[in-house]
Amino acid sequence: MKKYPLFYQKVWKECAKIPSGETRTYGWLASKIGVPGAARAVGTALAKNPFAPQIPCHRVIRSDGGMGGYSASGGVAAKRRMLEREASKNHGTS
DNA sequence: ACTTCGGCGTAAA
DNA sequence: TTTTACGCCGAAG
Repeated sequence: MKKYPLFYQKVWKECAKIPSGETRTYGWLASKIGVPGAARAVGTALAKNPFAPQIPCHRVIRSDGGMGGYSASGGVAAKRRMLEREASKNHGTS
C-alpha cells in the first residue's frame, strides 16, 4: 500500500463524483479541489492515478471540450469512446 | 486557427 | 535539501 499525496486523492475523489454522461473540465475540478489554476497538476494526478481504468477520469475534459491526452488504456481513442457511450446511455437510445 | 508563455504540484536528479 | 523537468492544461498573442 503506497502513500499518495493528498492532492492526488482529492483529484480522484472529485473525479469519482462526476455523474455518468456528464463531463467536467480540469480547471473546474481544480477549483473544486481548492487550487484553481492547477489544472495541469490535476491532470498529473489523474495520470498517476493507480485506478486508471477504474476512476472516471475519462469524464474529465479540457476547457476546449477536447480530451488532451489519456495515459490509461486505449489513449484518447478509448476516452472518447467511453464518453460517447455514457452520453448515449444517458439518452436511453442505443 | 495556430503558436507561445505561464502557473501548480509531483517525481526525479 | 534545492533545483530541474514533466504532465490528460489554460489563457493570451
